[in-house]
Amino acid sequence: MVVEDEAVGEAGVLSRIEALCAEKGLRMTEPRRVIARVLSDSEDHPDAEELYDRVKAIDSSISLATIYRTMKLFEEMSIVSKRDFGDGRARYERKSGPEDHHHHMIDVESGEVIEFYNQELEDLKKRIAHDLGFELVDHHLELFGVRRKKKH
Amino acid sequence: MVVEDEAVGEAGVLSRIEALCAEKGLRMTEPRRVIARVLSDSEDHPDAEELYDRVKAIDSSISLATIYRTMKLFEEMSIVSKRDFGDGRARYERKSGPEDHHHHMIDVESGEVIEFYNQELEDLKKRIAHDLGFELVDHHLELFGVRRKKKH
DNA sequence: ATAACTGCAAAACATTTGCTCACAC
DNA sequence: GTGTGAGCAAATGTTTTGCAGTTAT
Repeated sequence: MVVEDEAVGEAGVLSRIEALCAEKGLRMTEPRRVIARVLSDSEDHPDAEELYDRVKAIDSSISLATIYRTMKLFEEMSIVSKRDFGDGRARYERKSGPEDHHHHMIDVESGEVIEFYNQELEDLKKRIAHDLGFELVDHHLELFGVRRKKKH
Repeated sequence: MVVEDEAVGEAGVLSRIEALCAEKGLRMTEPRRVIARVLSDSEDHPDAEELYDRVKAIDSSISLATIYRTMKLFEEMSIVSKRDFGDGRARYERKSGPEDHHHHMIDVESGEVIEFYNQELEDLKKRIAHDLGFELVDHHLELFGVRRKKKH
């Protein structure tokens, strides 16, 4: 059932991408298919170079420029989110829908990234934006911390 | 009295920088003095190039490399905060103390930046980090939004 | 057919660094 | 005097782009 779930998930992502591309008059090409597959198989937050390596393992003819171009495209189509963890490069993560919205807690010592979701936080952010006279369209939130030492 | 406050404020910032430099065995040079002055006169969130322009207006011999080196130094000394508003470059803002901690609401249509502070948010972030087993050392939060249209 | 897409290499940016000289202490 | 800091220019790392050829529709 787990396998089935994953299979459905991938098919879902691919067909959603295909639908969105068609809708916008864009082509479903081999590079885009491969990149979409790599994204749906990735549970982490790869940067462009890491995506490039994973994509090359499947089709070595795909270029880094295409990774960047496709990430920009997928971002506009709300298929991926671009993240910034404070090192100089952009990270990308698949965005299946509003239901898997989350934030990141980054261990500044190990670089480890923990994802979390907090409804209270969501409500508060929306309220703050509203109070300032804004409709919230996006937000960045990253917490940086060190693992708390147990008191002996 | 407002004028007096500002005068005290600026002097405070400058001497604080000088004190911190001395404390760390660093030298108070002309470039550092000029950059400190520009920072304390800046109410906005300039990037390196903008700082460079403002600094050059006072002393044209100061180089961009020195802006970067000094920003890194001042960041380590907790004199400035480095911010990322999603365009590719770092922004800097003076940090007078923990009391003027705040976040940013960015108008995605005009690029306007509104600063805000919310105690509830501070508490919540600390609690989230704590629940995840972390001691919060830093955080990034930016809200992106569009001005809400009044319902006629 | 033909417009969108790609790879490649070069360009564009922001930022960092090596080197030599200058200056604060 | 001595080591820290500066300017300059070259290097770096990431992301973008021009161009000429390729491919999906």
